[in-house]
Amino acid sequence: MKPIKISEAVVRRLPIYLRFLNELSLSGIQTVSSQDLGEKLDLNPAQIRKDLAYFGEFGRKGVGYNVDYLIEKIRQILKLDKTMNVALVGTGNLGRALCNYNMYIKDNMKIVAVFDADKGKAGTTINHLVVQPMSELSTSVRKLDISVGIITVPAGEAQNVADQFVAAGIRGILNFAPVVLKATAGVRIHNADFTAELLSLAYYMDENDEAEEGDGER
Amino acid sequence: MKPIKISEAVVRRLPIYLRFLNELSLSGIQTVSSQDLGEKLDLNPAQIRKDLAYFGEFGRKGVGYNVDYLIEKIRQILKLDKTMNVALVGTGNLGRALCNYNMYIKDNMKIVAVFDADKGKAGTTINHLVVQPMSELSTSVRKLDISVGIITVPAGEAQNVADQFVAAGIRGILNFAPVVLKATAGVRIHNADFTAELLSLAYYMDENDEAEEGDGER
DNA sequence: TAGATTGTTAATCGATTAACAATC
DNA sequence: TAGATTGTTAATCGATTAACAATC
Repeated sequence: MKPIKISEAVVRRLPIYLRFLNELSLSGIQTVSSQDLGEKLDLNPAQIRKDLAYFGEFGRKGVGYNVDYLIEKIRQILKLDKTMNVALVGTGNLGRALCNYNMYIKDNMKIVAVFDADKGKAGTTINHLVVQPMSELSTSVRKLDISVGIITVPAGEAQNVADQFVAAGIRGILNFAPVVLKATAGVRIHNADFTAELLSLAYYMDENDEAEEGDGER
Repeated sequence: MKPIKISEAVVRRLPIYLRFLNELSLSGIQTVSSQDLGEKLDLNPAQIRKDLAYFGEFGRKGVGYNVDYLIEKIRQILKLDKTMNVALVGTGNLGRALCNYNMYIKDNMKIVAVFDADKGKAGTTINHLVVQPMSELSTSVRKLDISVGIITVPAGEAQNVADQFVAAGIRGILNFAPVVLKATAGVRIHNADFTAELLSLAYYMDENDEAEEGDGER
Protein backbone atom coordinates (compact mmCIF):
# COMPACT_ATOMS: atom_id res chain seq x y z
CA MET A 1 0.00 0.00 0.00
CA LYS A 2 2.49 2.61 1.15
CA PRO A 3 5.90 2.83 -0.52
CA ILE A 4 7.41 1.60 2.80
CA LYS A 5 11.06 0.95 3.33
CA ILE A 6 11.37 0.15 7.01
CA SER A 7 14.89 -0.13 8.30
CA GLU A 8 16.08 -3.27 9.99
CA ALA A 9 17.03 -1.33 13.11
CA VAL A 10 13.43 -0.24 13.48
CA VAL A 11 12.04 -3.75 13.12
CA ARG A 12 14.45 -5.06 15.71
CA ARG A 13 13.16 -2.62 18.26
CA LEU A 14 9.53 -3.56 17.83
CA PRO A 15 9.77 -6.77 19.91
CA ILE A 16 11.42 -4.74 22.66
CA TYR A 17 8.54 -2.31 22.68
CA LEU A 18 6.05 -5.13 22.55
CA ARG A 19 7.47 -6.92 25.54
CA PHE A 20 7.54 -3.89 27.74
CA LEU A 21 4.04 -2.92 26.70
CA ASN A 22 2.87 -6.37 27.68
CA GLU A 23 4.34 -5.83 31.12
CA LEU A 24 2.57 -2.50 31.39
CA SER A 25 -0.68 -4.04 30.29
CA LEU A 26 -0.39 -6.76 32.89
CA SER A 27 0.14 -4.23 35.62
CA GLY A 28 -2.98 -2.41 34.50
CA ILE A 29 -1.32 0.67 33.01
CA GLN A 30 -3.39 1.98 30.13
CA THR A 31 -1.40 4.88 28.72
CA VAL A 32 2.28 5.44 28.11
CA SER A 33 4.30 8.27 26.60
CA SER A 34 7.38 7.97 24.42
CA GLN A 35 9.17 9.64 27.33
CA ASP A 36 8.24 6.80 29.70
CA LEU A 37 9.12 4.15 27.16
CA GLY A 38 12.42 5.81 26.44
CA GLU A 39 13.42 5.83 30.08
CA LYS A 40 12.53 2.23 30.66
CA LEU A 41 14.03 0.92 27.45
CA ASP A 42 17.07 3.15 27.34
CA LEU A 43 16.09 4.71 24.05
CA ASN A 44 15.56 8.22 22.80
CA PRO A 45 11.85 9.18 22.93
CA ALA A 46 12.07 10.79 19.51
CA GLN A 47 13.33 7.54 18.11
CA ILE A 48 10.43 5.64 19.58
CA ARG A 49 7.92 8.09 18.18
CA LYS A 50 9.58 7.94 14.79
CA ASP A 51 9.70 4.16 14.80
CA LEU A 52 6.02 3.87 15.53
CA ALA A 53 5.07 6.61 13.09
CA TYR A 54 6.43 4.53 10.22
CA PHE A 55 3.45 2.27 10.64
CA GLY A 56 0.70 4.70 11.44
CA GLU A 57 -0.52 7.31 13.89
CA PHE A 58 -0.91 5.24 17.01
CA GLY A 59 -0.67 7.94 19.66
CA ARG A 60 -2.71 10.92 20.80
CA LYS A 61 -1.08 14.28 21.06
CA GLY A 62 -0.93 15.57 24.59
CA VAL A 63 -1.84 12.13 25.91
CA GLY A 64 0.48 9.37 24.74
CA TYR A 65 -0.13 5.87 23.50
CA ASN A 66 -2.89 3.53 24.59
CA VAL A 67 -1.02 0.47 25.79
CA ASP A 68 -3.39 -2.23 24.61
CA TYR A 69 -3.99 -0.58 21.28
CA LEU A 70 -0.27 -0.26 20.67
CA ILE A 71 0.26 -3.90 21.61
CA GLU A 72 -2.37 -4.90 19.10
CA LYS A 73 -0.81 -2.77 16.40
CA ILE A 74 2.74 -3.99 16.94
CA ARG A 75 1.57 -7.58 16.95
CA GLN A 76 -0.09 -6.94 13.62
CA ILE A 77 3.03 -5.32 12.21
CA LEU A 78 5.19 -8.24 13.30
CA LYS A 79 2.58 -10.63 11.91
CA LEU A 80 2.17 -12.24 15.28
CA ASP A 81 -1.57 -12.19 14.88
CA LYS A 82 -1.45 -15.37 12.87
CA THR A 83 0.08 -18.63 14.00
CA MET A 84 3.55 -19.36 12.68
CA ASN A 85 4.84 -22.89 12.79
CA VAL A 86 8.48 -23.55 13.53
CA ALA A 87 10.80 -26.52 12.97
CA LEU A 88 13.96 -27.14 14.95
CA VAL A 89 16.96 -29.18 13.85
CA GLY A 90 19.53 -30.38 16.35
CA THR A 91 18.48 -31.94 19.63
CA GLY A 92 21.61 -31.25 21.63
CA ASN A 93 21.47 -29.44 24.93
CA LEU A 94 20.54 -26.14 23.37
CA GLY A 95 17.95 -27.59 21.00
CA ARG A 96 16.25 -29.45 23.82
CA ALA A 97 16.29 -26.35 25.99
CA LEU A 98 14.55 -24.38 23.24
CA CYS A 99 11.93 -27.08 22.74
CA ASN A 100 11.12 -26.91 26.41
CA TYR A 101 11.10 -23.16 26.42
CA ASN A 102 7.44 -22.86 25.60
CA MET A 103 8.05 -19.88 23.36
CA TYR A 104 5.83 -17.35 25.06
CA ILE A 105 3.05 -18.95 23.17
CA LYS A 106 1.05 -15.78 23.15
CA ASP A 107 3.36 -14.77 20.35
CA ASN A 108 1.84 -17.44 18.17
CA MET A 109 5.15 -18.99 17.25
CA LYS A 110 5.33 -22.65 18.07
CA ILE A 111 7.84 -25.41 17.51
CA VAL A 112 5.81 -28.14 15.88
CA ALA A 113 8.52 -30.43 14.54
CA VAL A 114 11.98 -31.50 15.70
CA PHE A 115 14.69 -33.21 13.70
CA ASP A 116 18.09 -34.71 14.30
CA ALA A 117 20.69 -36.12 11.95
CA ASP A 118 21.50 -38.84 14.46
CA LYS A 119 19.14 -41.62 13.48
CA GLY A 120 19.50 -43.08 16.95
CA LYS A 121 17.59 -40.11 18.29
CA ALA A 122 14.65 -40.48 15.95
CA GLY A 123 11.61 -41.62 17.84
CA THR A 124 12.65 -40.18 21.18
CA THR A 125 10.43 -37.49 22.63
CA ILE A 126 11.14 -33.89 23.66
CA ASN A 127 8.37 -31.96 25.30
CA HIS A 128 5.71 -34.11 23.61
CA LEU A 129 7.35 -33.81 20.19
CA VAL A 130 8.70 -36.92 18.52
CA VAL A 131 12.17 -36.41 17.07
CA GLN A 132 12.17 -37.12 13.33
CA PRO A 133 15.00 -38.17 11.05
CA MET A 134 16.27 -35.58 8.56
CA SER A 135 14.76 -37.53 5.70
CA GLU A 136 11.35 -36.45 6.94
CA LEU A 137 12.16 -32.76 7.00
CA SER A 138 10.89 -31.77 3.61
CA THR A 139 7.63 -33.65 3.96
CA SER A 140 6.92 -32.44 7.46
CA VAL A 141 7.67 -28.83 6.65
CA ARG A 142 5.07 -28.89 3.92
CA LYS A 143 2.54 -30.98 5.76
CA LEU A 144 2.65 -28.86 8.90
CA ASP A 145 2.87 -25.56 7.04
CA ILE A 146 6.13 -24.62 8.72
CA SER A 147 7.62 -21.29 7.70
CA VAL A 148 10.47 -20.80 10.16
CA GLY A 149 13.42 -23.06 10.96
CA ILE A 150 15.69 -23.03 13.99
CA ILE A 151 19.19 -24.40 13.65
CA THR A 152 20.91 -25.77 16.75
CA VAL A 153 23.46 -28.09 15.20
CA PRO A 154 27.25 -27.82 15.33
CA ALA A 155 28.81 -25.15 13.13
CA GLY A 156 30.02 -27.64 10.55
CA GLU A 157 26.55 -28.94 9.79
CA ALA A 158 24.64 -25.70 9.91
CA GLN A 159 24.94 -24.74 6.25
CA ASN A 160 23.74 -28.14 5.18
CA VAL A 161 20.70 -27.86 7.41
CA ALA A 162 20.03 -24.36 6.13
CA ASP A 163 20.11 -25.66 2.57
CA GLN A 164 17.60 -28.32 3.43
CA PHE A 165 15.35 -25.78 5.09
CA VAL A 166 15.49 -23.55 2.04
CA ALA A 167 14.81 -26.46 -0.29
CA ALA A 168 11.81 -27.39 1.81
CA GLY A 169 10.40 -23.91 1.31
CA ILE A 170 11.09 -22.31 4.65
CA ARG A 171 11.00 -18.49 4.67
CA GLY A 172 13.07 -17.60 7.75
CA ILE A 173 15.85 -19.15 9.76
CA LEU A 174 17.01 -18.53 13.30
CA ASN A 175 20.58 -19.75 13.44
CA PHE A 176 22.30 -20.58 16.71
CA ALA A 177 25.39 -22.08 15.11
CA PRO A 178 28.50 -19.92 15.11
CA VAL A 179 28.82 -19.57 11.34
CA VAL A 180 27.72 -17.13 8.70
CA LEU A 181 25.08 -18.90 6.64
CA LYS A 182 24.30 -18.33 2.99
CA ALA A 183 20.76 -18.53 1.77
CA THR A 184 18.78 -17.64 -1.29
CA ALA A 185 17.50 -14.11 -1.41
CA GLY A 186 13.99 -14.18 -0.06
CA VAL A 187 14.95 -16.37 2.87
CA ARG A 188 15.65 -14.29 5.93
CA ILE A 189 18.36 -15.37 8.35
CA HIS A 190 18.68 -14.07 11.89
CA ASN A 191 21.53 -15.09 14.10
CA ALA A 192 21.23 -15.88 17.78
CA ASP A 193 24.89 -16.26 18.24
CA PHE A 194 25.66 -15.89 21.90
CA THR A 195 29.27 -17.01 21.59
CA ALA A 196 29.94 -13.93 19.47
CA GLU A 197 28.19 -11.79 22.06
CA LEU A 198 30.37 -13.25 24.74
CA LEU A 199 33.58 -12.71 22.81
CA SER A 200 32.77 -9.11 21.98
CA LEU A 201 31.85 -8.60 25.62
CA ALA A 202 35.40 -9.54 26.53
CA TYR A 203 36.67 -6.54 24.58
CA TYR A 204 35.06 -4.18 27.03
CA MET A 205 36.44 -5.83 30.15
CA ASP A 206 39.34 -3.87 31.46
CA GLU A 207 40.67 -3.95 34.95
CA ASN A 208 40.32 -0.27 35.72
CA ASP A 209 36.92 1.34 35.38
CA GLU A 210 36.70 3.82 32.54
CA ALA A 211 33.71 5.38 34.28
CA GLU A 212 31.99 7.26 31.44
CA GLU A 213 31.07 5.07 28.55
CA GLY A 214 32.64 7.25 25.88
CA ASP A 215 36.30 7.75 25.14
CA GLY A 216 37.90 9.11 28.26
CA GLU A 217 39.78 11.82 26.41
CA ARG A 218 41.66 12.93 29.46
CA MET B 1 48.14 4.92 23.88
CA LYS B 2 46.22 5.96 20.76
CA PRO B 3 43.22 8.26 21.08
CA ILE B 4 41.05 5.29 19.99
CA LYS B 5 37.31 5.35 19.76
CA ILE B 6 36.34 2.05 18.25
CA SER B 7 32.72 1.73 17.28
CA GLU B 8 30.59 -1.01 18.69
CA ALA B 9 29.75 -2.28 15.22
CA VAL B 10 33.43 -2.89 14.59
CA VAL B 11 33.94 -4.81 17.81
CA ARG B 12 30.95 -6.99 17.08
CA ARG B 13 32.45 -8.08 13.80
CA LEU B 14 35.77 -9.14 15.29
CA PRO B 15 34.48 -12.47 16.67
CA ILE B 16 33.02 -13.21 13.26
CA TYR B 17 36.41 -12.65 11.65
CA LEU B 18 38.10 -14.67 14.32
CA ARG B 19 35.92 -17.68 13.88
CA PHE B 20 36.31 -17.83 10.16
CA LEU B 21 40.04 -17.33 10.42
CA ASN B 22 40.17 -20.26 12.82
CA GLU B 23 38.45 -22.38 10.21
CA LEU B 24 40.95 -21.28 7.58
CA SER B 25 43.84 -22.02 9.89
CA LEU B 26 42.52 -25.49 10.59
CA SER B 27 42.30 -26.23 6.91
CA GLY B 28 45.89 -25.10 6.47
CA ILE B 29 45.26 -21.86 4.62
CA GLN B 30 47.93 -19.34 5.48
CA THR B 31 46.95 -16.17 3.67
CA VAL B 32 43.62 -14.47 3.08
CA SER B 33 42.57 -11.25 1.39
CA SER B 34 39.83 -8.87 2.46
CA GLN B 35 38.17 -9.89 -0.77
CA ASP B 36 38.03 -13.55 0.29
CA LEU B 37 36.86 -12.70 3.77
CA GLY B 38 34.21 -10.41 2.40
CA GLU B 39 32.76 -13.08 0.18
CA LYS B 40 32.64 -15.70 2.87
CA LEU B 41 31.29 -13.44 5.57
CA ASP B 42 28.96 -11.39 3.43
CA LEU B 43 30.71 -8.15 4.19
CA ASN B 44 32.25 -5.39 2.13
CA PRO B 45 36.03 -5.91 1.76
CA ALA B 46 36.68 -2.23 2.38
CA GLN B 47 34.85 -2.51 5.64
CA ILE B 48 36.96 -5.44 6.73
CA ARG B 49 40.17 -3.61 5.89
CA LYS B 50 38.98 -0.54 7.73
CA ASP B 51 37.92 -2.54 10.77
CA LEU B 52 41.29 -4.19 11.06
CA ALA B 53 43.19 -0.99 10.36
CA TYR B 54 41.75 0.56 13.51
CA PHE B 55 44.00 -1.72 15.49
CA GLY B 56 47.16 -1.78 13.43
CA GLU B 57 48.64 -2.66 10.08
CA PHE B 58 48.09 -6.37 10.01
CA GLY B 59 48.19 -7.01 6.28
CA ARG B 60 50.71 -6.85 3.48
CA LYS B 61 49.97 -4.87 0.37
CA GLY B 62 49.68 -7.01 -2.70
CA VAL B 63 49.51 -10.13 -0.56
CA GLY B 64 46.77 -10.08 2.06
CA TYR B 65 46.65 -11.11 5.69
CA ASN B 66 48.57 -13.91 7.33
CA VAL B 67 45.86 -16.04 8.86
CA ASP B 68 47.61 -17.12 12.04
CA TYR B 69 49.05 -13.70 12.69
CA LEU B 70 45.64 -12.11 12.29
CA ILE B 71 44.09 -14.67 14.63
CA GLU B 72 46.69 -13.83 17.22
CA LYS B 73 46.07 -10.12 16.84
CA ILE B 74 42.30 -10.33 17.05
CA ARG B 75 42.55 -12.54 20.10
CA GLN B 76 44.71 -9.92 21.72
CA ILE B 77 42.30 -7.14 20.80
CA LEU B 78 39.37 -9.04 22.25
CA LYS B 79 41.45 -9.84 25.32
CA LEU B 80 41.02 -13.53 24.74
CA ASP B 81 44.67 -14.09 25.44
CA LYS B 82 44.03 -14.14 29.16
CA THR B 83 41.60 -16.41 30.92
CA MET B 84 38.26 -14.88 31.81
CA ASN B 85 36.12 -16.53 34.45
CA VAL B 86 32.37 -16.59 34.07
CA ALA B 87 29.50 -17.14 36.49
CA LEU B 88 26.04 -18.28 35.45
CA VAL B 89 22.79 -17.74 37.33
CA GLY B 90 19.69 -19.76 36.56
CA THR B 91 19.89 -23.49 36.07
CA GLY B 92 16.80 -23.97 33.96
CA ASN B 93 16.97 -25.71 30.60
CA LEU B 94 18.87 -22.93 28.95
CA GLY B 95 21.31 -22.44 31.81
CA ARG B 96 22.10 -26.12 31.93
CA ALA B 97 22.56 -26.21 28.18
CA LEU B 98 25.08 -23.39 28.38
CA CYS B 99 26.99 -25.08 31.20
CA ASN B 100 27.33 -28.15 29.06
CA TYR B 101 28.27 -26.15 26.03
CA ASN B 102 31.97 -26.24 26.75
CA MET B 103 32.40 -22.69 25.53
CA TYR B 104 34.90 -23.26 22.81
CA ILE B 105 37.42 -23.25 25.56
CA LYS B 106 40.14 -22.07 23.28
CA ASP B 107 38.56 -18.68 23.73
CA ASN B 108 39.65 -18.71 27.34
CA MET B 109 36.23 -18.00 28.69
CA LYS B 110 35.02 -20.56 31.16
CA ILE B 111 32.00 -20.97 33.38
CA VAL B 112 33.49 -21.61 36.80
CA ALA B 113 30.49 -21.06 39.07
CA VAL B 114 26.75 -21.71 38.82
CA PHE B 115 23.98 -20.33 41.00
CA ASP B 116 20.28 -20.77 41.43
CA ALA B 117 17.74 -18.96 43.56
CA ASP B 118 15.94 -22.24 44.22
CA LYS B 119 17.64 -23.53 47.34
CA GLY B 120 16.48 -27.02 46.50
CA LYS B 121 18.87 -26.99 43.57
CA ALA B 122 21.92 -26.03 45.61
CA GLY B 123 24.31 -28.92 45.83
CA THR B 124 23.21 -30.60 42.62
CA THR B 125 25.82 -30.88 39.91
CA ILE B 126 25.90 -29.64 36.31
CA ASN B 127 28.84 -30.61 34.16
CA HIS B 128 31.10 -31.05 37.21
CA LEU B 129 30.03 -27.74 38.72
CA VAL B 130 28.17 -27.69 42.03
CA VAL B 131 25.16 -25.38 41.98
CA GLN B 132 25.48 -22.75 44.70
CA PRO B 133 22.79 -20.74 46.49
CA MET B 134 22.56 -17.04 45.64
CA SER B 135 23.89 -16.14 49.07
CA GLU B 136 27.27 -17.42 47.93
CA LEU B 137 27.39 -15.29 44.81
CA SER B 138 29.32 -12.33 46.09
CA THR B 139 31.92 -14.44 47.87
CA SER B 140 32.46 -16.81 44.96
CA VAL B 141 32.73 -14.04 42.39
CA ARG B 142 35.58 -12.50 44.34
CA LYS B 143 37.25 -15.72 45.33
CA LEU B 144 37.25 -17.12 41.80
CA ASP B 145 38.10 -13.80 40.17
CA ILE B 146 34.99 -13.85 38.02
CA SER B 147 34.52 -10.89 35.73
CA VAL B 148 31.59 -11.91 33.53
CA GLY B 149 28.10 -13.02 34.51
CA ILE B 150 25.53 -14.88 32.45
CA ILE B 151 21.86 -14.46 33.30
CA THR B 152 19.47 -17.27 32.40
CA VAL B 153 16.64 -16.63 34.84
CA PRO B 154 13.05 -15.65 34.05
CA ALA B 155 12.51 -12.04 32.95
CA GLY B 156 11.08 -10.98 36.28
CA GLU B 157 14.18 -11.95 38.21
CA ALA B 158 16.82 -10.78 35.78
CA GLN B 159 17.24 -7.22 37.06
CA ASN B 160 17.67 -8.48 40.58
CA VAL B 161 20.39 -10.90 39.48
CA ALA B 162 22.07 -8.16 37.46
CA ASP B 163 22.13 -5.95 40.54
CA GLN B 164 23.77 -8.69 42.54
CA PHE B 165 26.35 -9.23 39.83
CA VAL B 166 27.16 -5.54 39.76
CA ALA B 167 27.38 -5.38 43.54
CA ALA B 168 29.76 -8.32 43.47
CA GLY B 169 32.04 -6.41 41.13
CA ILE B 170 31.33 -8.09 37.84
CA ARG B 171 32.35 -6.09 34.74
CA GLY B 172 30.22 -7.59 31.99
CA ILE B 173 26.89 -9.35 31.72
CA LEU B 174 25.47 -11.58 29.03
CA ASN B 175 21.73 -11.47 29.47
CA PHE B 176 19.43 -14.13 28.03
CA ALA B 177 16.31 -12.88 29.77
CA PRO B 178 13.86 -10.93 27.62
CA VAL B 179 14.14 -7.63 29.47
CA VAL B 180 16.15 -4.47 29.13
CA LEU B 181 18.51 -4.41 32.10
CA LYS B 182 19.87 -1.34 33.82
CA ALA B 183 23.39 -1.35 35.16
CA THR B 184 25.90 1.13 36.46
CA ALA B 185 28.06 2.78 33.85
CA GLY B 186 31.22 0.76 33.59
CA VAL B 187 29.35 -2.53 33.54
CA ARG B 188 28.78 -3.70 30.02
CA ILE B 189 25.59 -5.57 29.14
CA HIS B 190 25.15 -7.66 26.02
CA ASN B 191 21.88 -9.27 25.20
CA ALA B 192 21.49 -12.74 23.78
CA ASP B 193 17.82 -12.43 23.33
CA PHE B 194 16.70 -15.00 20.85
CA THR B 195 13.00 -14.45 21.44
CA ALA B 196 13.39 -10.93 20.09
CA GLU B 197 15.28 -12.33 17.10
CA LEU B 198 12.47 -14.73 16.46
CA LEU B 199 9.76 -12.09 16.71
CA SER B 200 11.54 -9.70 14.38
CA LEU B 201 12.07 -12.59 11.99
CA ALA B 202 8.31 -12.94 11.79
CA TYR B 203 8.09 -9.45 10.29
CA TYR B 204 9.90 -10.59 7.20
CA MET B 205 7.76 -13.64 6.58
CA ASP B 206 5.27 -12.97 3.86
CA GLU B 207 3.55 -15.49 1.70
CA ASN B 208 4.69 -14.20 -1.67
CA ASP B 209 8.39 -13.91 -2.31
CA GLU B 210 9.58 -10.36 -2.66
CA ALA B 211 12.62 -11.66 -4.50
CA GLU B 212 15.12 -8.81 -4.20
CA GLU B 213 15.82 -7.80 -0.67
CA GLY B 214 15.23 -4.09 -1.12
CA ASP B 215 11.98 -2.32 -1.77
CA GLY B 216 10.56 -3.67 -4.96
CA GLU B 217 9.87 -0.30 -6.46
CA ARG B 218 8.17 -1.73 -9.46
C1' DT C 1 57.90 -4.86 -14.34
C1' DA C 2 52.87 -6.12 -13.96
C1' DG C 3 49.39 -7.62 -10.88
C1' DA C 4 47.39 -7.69 -6.52
C1' DT C 5 45.90 -5.91 -2.37
C1' DT C 6 46.47 -3.08 1.51
C1' DG C 7 45.62 1.26 4.35
C1' DT C 8 43.25 5.46 4.16
C1' DT C 9 40.84 9.48 2.53
C1' DA C 10 36.75 11.26 0.62
C1' DA C 11 31.93 10.44 -0.74
C1' DT C 12 27.76 8.32 0.26
C1' DC C 13 24.43 6.54 2.69
C1' DG C 14 21.57 5.70 6.70
C1' DA C 15 20.18 6.20 11.38
C1' DT C 16 19.62 9.03 15.52
C1' DT C 17 18.43 13.18 17.74
C1' DA C 18 16.69 17.89 18.28
C1' DA C 19 13.24 20.99 17.60
C1' DC C 20 8.72 22.49 16.96
C1' DA C 21 4.11 23.12 14.94
C1' DA C 22 -0.12 20.68 15.51
C1' DT C 23 -3.41 19.27 18.65
C1' DC C 24 -5.43 16.62 22.37
C1' DT D 1 -6.93 28.12 28.40
C1' DA D 2 -2.39 25.97 29.83
C1' DG D 3 0.20 21.83 29.76
C1' DA D 4 1.57 17.76 27.60
C1' DT D 5 2.90 14.98 24.00
C1' DT D 6 2.59 13.45 19.41
C1' DG D 7 4.10 13.26 14.39
C1' DT D 8 7.43 15.07 11.41
C1' DT D 9 10.94 17.97 9.40
C1' DA D 10 15.58 19.41 9.59
C1' DA D 11 20.18 18.90 11.65
C1' DT D 12 23.52 15.92 13.33
C1' DC D 13 25.94 12.18 13.84
C1' DG D 14 27.96 7.78 12.61
C1' DA D 15 28.78 3.91 9.72
C1' DT D 16 29.51 1.93 5.12
C1' DT D 17 31.42 2.05 0.65
C1' DA D 18 34.17 3.70 -3.24
C1' DA D 19 38.33 5.04 -4.91
C1' DC D 20 43.12 5.22 -5.19
C1' DA D 21 47.98 6.06 -3.95
C1' DA D 22 51.37 3.23 -1.77
C1' DT D 23 53.75 -0.89 -1.98
C1' DC D 24 54.54 -5.78 -1.74
